[in-house]
Amino acid sequence: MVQILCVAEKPSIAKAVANHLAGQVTTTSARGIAWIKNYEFNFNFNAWGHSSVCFTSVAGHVYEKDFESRFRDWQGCSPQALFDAPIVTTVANNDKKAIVRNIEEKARSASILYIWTDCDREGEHIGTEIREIAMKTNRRIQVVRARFSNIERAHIINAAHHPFALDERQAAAVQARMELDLRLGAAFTRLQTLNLKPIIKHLLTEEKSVISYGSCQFPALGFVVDRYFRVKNFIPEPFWGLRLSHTKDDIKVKFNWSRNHLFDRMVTTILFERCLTARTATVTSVQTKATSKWKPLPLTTVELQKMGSKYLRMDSHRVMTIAEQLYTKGWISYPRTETDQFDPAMDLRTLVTRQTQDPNWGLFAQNLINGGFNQPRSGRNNDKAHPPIHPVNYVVGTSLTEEERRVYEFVVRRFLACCSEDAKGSQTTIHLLFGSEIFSATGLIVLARNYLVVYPYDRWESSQVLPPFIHGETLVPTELRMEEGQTTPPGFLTEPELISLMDANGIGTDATMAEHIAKIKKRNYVMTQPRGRNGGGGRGGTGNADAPAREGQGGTGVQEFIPTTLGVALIEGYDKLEFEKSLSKPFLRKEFELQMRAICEGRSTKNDVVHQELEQYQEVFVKTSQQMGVLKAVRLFPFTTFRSCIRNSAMDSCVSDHLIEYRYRTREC
DNA sequence: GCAAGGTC
Repeated sequence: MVQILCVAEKPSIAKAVANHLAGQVTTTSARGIAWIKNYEFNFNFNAWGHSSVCFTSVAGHVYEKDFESRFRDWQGCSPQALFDAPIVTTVANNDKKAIVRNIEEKARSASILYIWTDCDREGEHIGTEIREIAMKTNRRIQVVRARFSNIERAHIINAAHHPFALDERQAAAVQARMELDLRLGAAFTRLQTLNLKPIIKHLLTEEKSVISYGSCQFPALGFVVDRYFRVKNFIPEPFWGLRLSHTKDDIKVKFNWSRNHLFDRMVTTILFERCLTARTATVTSVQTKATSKWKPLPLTTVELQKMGSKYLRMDSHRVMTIAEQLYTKGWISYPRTETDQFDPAMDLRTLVTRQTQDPNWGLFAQNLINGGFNQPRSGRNNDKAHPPIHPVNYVVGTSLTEEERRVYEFVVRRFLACCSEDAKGSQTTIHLLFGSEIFSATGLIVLARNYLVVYPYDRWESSQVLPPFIHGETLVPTELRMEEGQTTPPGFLTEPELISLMDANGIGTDATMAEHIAKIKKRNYVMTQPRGRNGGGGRGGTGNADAPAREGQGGTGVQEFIPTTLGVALIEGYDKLEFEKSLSKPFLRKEFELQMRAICEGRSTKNDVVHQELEQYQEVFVKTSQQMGVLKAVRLFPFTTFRSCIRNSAMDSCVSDHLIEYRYRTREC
């Protein structure tokens, strides 16, 4: 019988796939590491016939890269030496060593290595690591990989019968990423820390803290600082608008002006007077049409994190920690996914059925099973590695911690909403012609709440009922006023907004975005506060004069990010150095993303990309070292955070002025 | 003492 060694990226996949393939499984723990299991069974592969299989796993990357020991000592070399210091590959810890030993042993007797890592770039690279380990004890082992995007039985069995080759290019792209992140992260972190720490000790929270640079944490910080200055430098602009209301059948109907508002008082006044002169208005249209509010898309990691900070009173990092616990315990599916479409072959009804026993949403689930089920909408993303986040098994809320319960409830409700029907309503729009101006009023009647019943995170309410109007009817409006308002500044960046920005700019992956955010907090680059404190924002955009401030629906306390003195100084400092591409902006990372894609598509090679990128960054590094004085302007800041600067605008401008001035002359604040 | 990426 052919001996086949299968290796997955994570223990849960090994378990799930083995169970699909096997009739009977023998499970043992790998030597020296209890949580890595070896599943042994027989399977009849198309390619190799009846085979004896050992299915095991790694747990993410096995190897880590670091500099040769003499370059690990901060005093032992200049930070710039890290641009070409030799890099060694090591197995990080004892657990990983046990994982390596396990694969070495199992590979010895196998003739085929079948790799079951995730089908993404990192997964491809982990595949090459596994190959390397196996070939240490068995040079002639034949290596293939499985291509799969979910762990449905039929899909997995099909993948088992159709092996592919590892994608060397994707693995090479990851190698490039690793080398660049290591060299640049270490070099700039040491440069900043060694030069700046002595003069800004008072701004650091801990003695041993560092002033780190990372290709993800800096752009993330950049977004926070950028928004901070947009709020701070905002200049309100006055505008004028017309507000019309008419009372009919004892119902006061407010009409909106089709021009919304104008920034010219004179013009608004003229239009206002034209309306007054006209005296009567004519109903030009009354339209009633069916409308609907779409049910949400299947749940991705990014969306889970955003919703977590909006509705679950947890920051993104906390949400992920909790989601991982729920995943490990087997209640929800893998929580790190970019996919917002369910595979049509997936059996969703069974998953819905498992929720029918819940006292809160069980009835809703039962109704779906009794005929209300609708296939979920499909979004645009598919990472080909994982399905959208969904509940796998039912667990009663009382056996979870309070935080676990909230996240589980959200995942379940979201899933049930996806399998439900859009909410249906009827919307009536009335247009009035008054003088030369058009006004409109709309009324909404929600007819069927459908998915909203199980998904309280969305709001869609019937508006006030409109009195009947008839096309062509004339009327003398009860009231017409000209009102003045002004534009309002955006709010400080909230966590959902920050996550959206990182997502849109390719900063970090779904699995790491929350970590980068946590890191810039830990480094004391940013701090958070509940929205609404300290003025200056929270209204968003150029609102209407009397538009109510839309505080985070129901006051769930979304957090907003404010940069600290240190955070502002770093970003401002680099901006003042006037590189073509500032380290704080996402361009460099985005460009690097394109380079990685070029490697994957064979248009470029790992070595070319690494050399080219290192050269570019080294230029920035040298200029930064030469002009360290600009960054050292941090010294001019008083011992304070920028939050107090908001209250004291005089000091605030003093700080900014000095940063600009510092390049030309030295002055005390 | 540095990064970002996997995962437990």
